[in-house]
Amino acid sequence: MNISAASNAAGLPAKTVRYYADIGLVPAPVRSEAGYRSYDDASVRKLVFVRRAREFGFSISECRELLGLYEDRRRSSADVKRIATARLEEIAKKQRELQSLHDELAHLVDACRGDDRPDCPIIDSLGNPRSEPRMAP
Amino acid sequence: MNISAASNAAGLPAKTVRYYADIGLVPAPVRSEAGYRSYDDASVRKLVFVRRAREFGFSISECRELLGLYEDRRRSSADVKRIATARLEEIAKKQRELQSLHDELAHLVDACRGDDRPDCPIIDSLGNPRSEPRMAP
DNA sequence: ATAATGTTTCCAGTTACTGGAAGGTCAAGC
DNA sequence: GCTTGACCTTCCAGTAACTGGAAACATTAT
Repeated sequence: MNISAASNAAGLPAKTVRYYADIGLVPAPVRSEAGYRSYDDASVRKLVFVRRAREFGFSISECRELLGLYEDRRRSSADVKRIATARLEEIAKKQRELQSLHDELAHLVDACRGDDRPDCPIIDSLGNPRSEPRMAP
Repeated sequence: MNISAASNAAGLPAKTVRYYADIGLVPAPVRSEAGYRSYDDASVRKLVFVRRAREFGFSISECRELLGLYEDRRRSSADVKRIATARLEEIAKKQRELQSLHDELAHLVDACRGDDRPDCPIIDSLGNPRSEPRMAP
């Protein structure tokens, strides 16, 4: 399998596949006589593993750790669960942050007439975070 | 005001304050005789504006655009609302993605015993995304 | 034989900073 | 007057995780 076949099978751009071997995340593939990278199913499975883990938001270094566990027939599931649980908590935290961001911004968008006049609570709020949009006197 | 006073007032690291002037996001401050950057309240207000906008997830280039609107006494609120609404939609999309990520990962963490045995649905799922964790035969 | 496509390496750029080194400045204390 | 320490300067490099592009070689199709 050349790199484009492998990258199709793995669901990753070829550039990324090369990159993952460059940084040593996955082993460097064997080469054809002409120097072309040659992939087998096991390599593709590892690439898929990495892609999925990345989609879950695991960092490259977490992927490294997970790949190590993936390949270690004797690892405990507790090791894996620990990493995944930490990641889960990060996701939940990010969700809470996004929620308050969303609420605050939605409030401002609602308050903005969106017409051709210059008054705009969004801009006002960015410049004067403590002041509420001013009321009619 | 020297840079650390300004950066305190703006709630940004001094490095970042310098950086924002370097990339032309905010105007370069005047300098003292010795070459120290000197800030006034108006500069600090702009820095606060940028910090807030960044906290809302606006990119630097969006901040550039918003700052332009902030400084333009004749802009329409519609221009601002357009940018903010687009950003709001991005936030909502990100929220939906995070939600499904969270659900999927939480499901896997629940399914993992987390003991010292090697069987682990999390790892299995990463390697074989289509196969459900295997049942007792 | 030639053209189109696939592959290689390498270098640079992206985003938004952050860290650190080497050196100049300022205010306080002795 | 001198030292100490805090503060400031510039510049270079690095981060994460790729992505884009150029120049050159290989393979395949016509």
